[in-house]
Amino acid sequence: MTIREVAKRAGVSIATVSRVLNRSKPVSEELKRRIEQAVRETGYLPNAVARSMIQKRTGLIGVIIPEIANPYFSGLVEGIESVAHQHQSHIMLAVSRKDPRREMDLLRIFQARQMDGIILAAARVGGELRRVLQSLTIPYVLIGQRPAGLRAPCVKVDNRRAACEVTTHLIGKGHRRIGMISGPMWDLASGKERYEGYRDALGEAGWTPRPEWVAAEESFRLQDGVKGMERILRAKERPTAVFCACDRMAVGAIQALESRGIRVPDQIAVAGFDDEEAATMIRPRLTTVRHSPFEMGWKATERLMATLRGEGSSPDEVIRVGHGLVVRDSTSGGK
Amino acid sequence: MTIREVAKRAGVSIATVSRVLNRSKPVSEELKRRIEQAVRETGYLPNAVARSMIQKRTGLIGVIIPEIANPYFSGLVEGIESVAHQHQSHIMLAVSRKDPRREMDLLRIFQARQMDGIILAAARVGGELRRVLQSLTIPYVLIGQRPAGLRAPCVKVDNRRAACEVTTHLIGKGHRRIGMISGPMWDLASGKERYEGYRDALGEAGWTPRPEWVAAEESFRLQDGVKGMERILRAKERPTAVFCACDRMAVGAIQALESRGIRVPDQIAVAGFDDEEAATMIRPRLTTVRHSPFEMGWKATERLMATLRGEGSSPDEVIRVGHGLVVRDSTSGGK
DNA sequence: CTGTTAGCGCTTTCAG
DNA sequence: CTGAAAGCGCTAACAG
Repeated sequence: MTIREVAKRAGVSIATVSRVLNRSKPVSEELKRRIEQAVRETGYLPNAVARSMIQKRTGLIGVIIPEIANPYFSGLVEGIESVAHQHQSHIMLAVSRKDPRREMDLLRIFQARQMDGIILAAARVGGELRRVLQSLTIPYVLIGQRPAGLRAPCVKVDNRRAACEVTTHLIGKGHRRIGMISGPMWDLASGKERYEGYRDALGEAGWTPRPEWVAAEESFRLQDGVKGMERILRAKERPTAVFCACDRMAVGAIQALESRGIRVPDQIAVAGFDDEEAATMIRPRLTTVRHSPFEMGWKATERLMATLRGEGSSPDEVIRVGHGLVVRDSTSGGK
Repeated sequence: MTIREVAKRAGVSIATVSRVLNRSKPVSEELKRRIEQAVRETGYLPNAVARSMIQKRTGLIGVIIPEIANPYFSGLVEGIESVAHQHQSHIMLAVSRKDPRREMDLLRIFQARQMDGIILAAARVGGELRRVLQSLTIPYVLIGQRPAGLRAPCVKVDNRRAACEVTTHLIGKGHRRIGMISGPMWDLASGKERYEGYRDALGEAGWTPRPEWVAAEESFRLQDGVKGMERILRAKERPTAVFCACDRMAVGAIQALESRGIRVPDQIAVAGFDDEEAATMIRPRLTTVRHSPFEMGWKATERLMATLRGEGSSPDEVIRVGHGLVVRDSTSGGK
């Protein structure tokens, strides 16, 4: 089924069929009718690939994320898909598994496939990736972090400030010995930023982080939270509060405490980050930082679409999404 | 940057460049060298859209799911992506929001966009959708359910049998009054099947479901679990055990009980389905059915790839993925 | 308003 | 082994 057969069937030229299909130029009612009928009878569907080739626009936006089975990233994708849909675009989704090599490959593949734009939530951003990004000829938006020297819009939450707020909250509760369970410092950038916020807050109180109370685990999973807390509990003197880089780690941390019979928050208070669904499932309910991955995906895509429409932006624009401290039971009571 | 410029730069014809790029025919070392150098110097990337048009193969598989921020579907996507990647294919992801109208549109769009194949996890499958599916000219695999009369491979877990097993487990624990919190019966099919399994188990014991103990909520969210349990608690006589159609609903159910001071499992036992991460976060830990969305996505994609290779299958093949009862604290103790 | 024609960028015969 | 030429299916001038 090609446009040619439809044209033949309707007794017109392919150009006229194209005009009717795209409403690109006026066509007489009579021909329009015949063409529409032919389309209906044949069940003809225009080949979008051929169309893309001519129009130099695929209506596709490429999305690269480290993993998908993680509420943060699936929220992101949901936000992206939602806006893309409003703009009659579709998304090609690729998972990098945190492999910078694969991220670079994907950028090239997306370029070769003529994506209209790209949204990249990179795991880490090293020099190599930066170079690929610089040679990219299609517009892109970063999520979560932007490597130094790159001029592209970036959507992020203010991890540092938010982490500082949580930690300050703990200090306000009277805690003097505060630990942190963090992910790998080089990974996802947010890990590093959240650690810095923690350090800032301690600094404002005139303290510095105590190494035996800071557990930098290899990833951000629940299990890493368990390990992190176990590590911290081995210190001779224990902290009275622990801030975790994300909620799933906080859940792991609470489970580790539970299995040792240590009460939360009475003996050790715990705070998380992200306000995932898990935060209200766990007991005690988790004090955490709320922000919206959906909103991030949404804003990133809006920015991208604006760029595609030709609306410029200061090229090192940082689009911040809001956040807020949510105080629940895991840090309640005073110290 | 087109193949033409590379050819000019290397002083050869575009055909020869194409041969080198695709290793499709032998080319002399000398020309090969010159061409590779020209490619490197220009940073040329072949236009995949043009290539797809000729080869009638896009290397794209279309994926339609009802929502993404749900561990079941994100697991599915992860499995699909993983296998697609192994076959150097990519995925176009679209979210139907359970709207059958949108599902049909997406099928047409994917067909127009020349997807090599489609994987559809449909919300409900009514007559209209079936008609669209029947007129589809590209291979597709269904996940979760297949409407009657459709001849296409379908990957599913045996919801009915598994639900029967959980319920039988409850009966084995001595429960005589067993309720169920279910999602909408027409939605996602799994809702219906799980209810049927529950009914089967009761039937084997010689009972039938008591309407006041069966809450069919409007969706499968945590909040629906809360509402369902509240509804059931309004019955004059209360059940001693409640089976929930999914873990998030079970979590909601447990929270509803908790807020009324009803102890789980002593006063009311609760079981779920899916074995999400939440199942081990909640206290008491949830008895549930484990199965693997990842495996489903994976098997669906393998089947699709086999079809694309020309390997046929009995066209009404049902590919089952395993499941298993996981007994935890929420149903422990006897009645 | 309508048809003819020239490509989009690439692969693939078909001759050398 | 290499190049010229014919399209893939469609849109977009360009003439009528």
